[in-house]
Amino acid sequence: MLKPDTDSTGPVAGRDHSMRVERKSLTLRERAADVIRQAIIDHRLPPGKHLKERELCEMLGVSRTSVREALRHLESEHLIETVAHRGPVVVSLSIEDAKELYQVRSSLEGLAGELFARHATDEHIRNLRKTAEEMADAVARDHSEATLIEIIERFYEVLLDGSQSKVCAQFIRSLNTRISMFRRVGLNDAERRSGMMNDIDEIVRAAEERNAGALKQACIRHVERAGAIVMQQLNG
Amino acid sequence: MLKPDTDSTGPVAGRDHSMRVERKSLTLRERAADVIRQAIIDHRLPPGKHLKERELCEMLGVSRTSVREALRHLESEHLIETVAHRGPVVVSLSIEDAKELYQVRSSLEGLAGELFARHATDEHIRNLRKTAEEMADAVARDHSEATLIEIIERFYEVLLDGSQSKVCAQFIRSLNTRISMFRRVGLNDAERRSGMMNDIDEIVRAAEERNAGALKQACIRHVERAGAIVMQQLNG
DNA sequence: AACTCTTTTTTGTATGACAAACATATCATA
DNA sequence: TATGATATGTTTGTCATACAAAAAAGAGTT
Repeated sequence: MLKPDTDSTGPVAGRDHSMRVERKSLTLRERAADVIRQAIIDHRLPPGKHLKERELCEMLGVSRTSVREALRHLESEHLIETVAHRGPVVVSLSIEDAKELYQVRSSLEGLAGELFARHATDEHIRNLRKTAEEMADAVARDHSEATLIEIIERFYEVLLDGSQSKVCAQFIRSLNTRISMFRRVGLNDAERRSGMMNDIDEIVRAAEERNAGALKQACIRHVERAGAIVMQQLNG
Repeated sequence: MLKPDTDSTGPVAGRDHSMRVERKSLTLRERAADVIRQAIIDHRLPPGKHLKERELCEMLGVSRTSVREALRHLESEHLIETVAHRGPVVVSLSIEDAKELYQVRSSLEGLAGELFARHATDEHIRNLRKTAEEMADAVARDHSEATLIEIIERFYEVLLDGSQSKVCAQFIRSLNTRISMFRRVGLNDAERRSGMMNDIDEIVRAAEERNAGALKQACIRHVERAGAIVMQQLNG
């Protein structure tokens, strides 16, 4: 049931340094979309599940109007597929899809890296290192996968923020939403964690040198490796 | 006013060799979205224009329900921006946006090229050449910009089709929709047309050699040049 | 011109309605 | 039994209507 508007969905603390007042009283339909999206991402609404409007209405406590508008949104995010007169179905991703998603992500993150090297402020670079260190720390202390993922997400936000390309960031975020449908697998054994820290280290170093070519390659390789791990899990 | 359902939006002839029955009776909201999208692309609804729901309803002859669902779709395509309680506004693209869009497109089309070289069938390659020849022909006979654009679009469709990556194709199409908001400029003088034909030629040749690296670079360069032209127009 | 108050417009959301498409259960027949 | 036809119930697609809250536009005052 959606609560009035607790503004719990506010901007992530301390990332936006501008003075703009966040006009963020999300509409009901947006919050509905958020809730459904999250449910899809963590498989509470599993792939292939046929979503019925009435059920969603009850589940969310909002009217069909809002639910349907939310569904249109998720539809263009490719999280659901709608067949006329049959209603929306949670997408199921094939191995082939996973491969394609990672290929595209790799390409785009290469671009993001390149742009970061060229456009990021010194503060962005410091932030990148700081977040990388938090990550190393979390790995060293053997924190949970969830914690790690949260830090990784912050790392990417710094990267995207510093690359100063709204368009690039939009696309990568959209990709990541889709990818997170099967990213649940991957970061539990020590070897992989240290492999990842290697990648991250490479990225931070290239960033500090502002070496666009190197950073681009580091980002590409990082995604390729992450993709390879996921593909392996999906196959095995 | 939207007419019943003429199915004029059928599948492009002879590209799908599978036996699936195309289940394609578009819903009203989808057709509404199509009409609005096209109006935005060719500036009949100019950038910055504040869209009022009632006006759209009358203009399209459909109910608010359908219009609003269509708007949600255009919203996630980044063709309009909605501020709560103010309604949707047609996006206006800054020069910076244009630059970013072309950068991303360049990166993605590089990927598409690479994948084409690796995955396309021989028929795809033949089609690519055939379309390129039509293009050369249209240039030689000095056809209209509209004709040329139509052929170029077909060329891209072949490229995307052959690259066999649904995801990549989705993203590039989405980009192109946005870009076409200012692509109206660009292909009228002879020098540019011959420049473009050079690019195309390079692409076709690399494709025929199935040289992934070369094709990737050719695609990247092509988009970069196209972008440079647009940027020039926007600046001057 | 700048400010406040009022009126009008527009959006966000809910509800009820109904035809058409779909799914399911029921029954008839080869 | 398997097949096909029919009736029944669901769900979607679309519309109309309603109303509170937000925003815009006007009106009047200082």
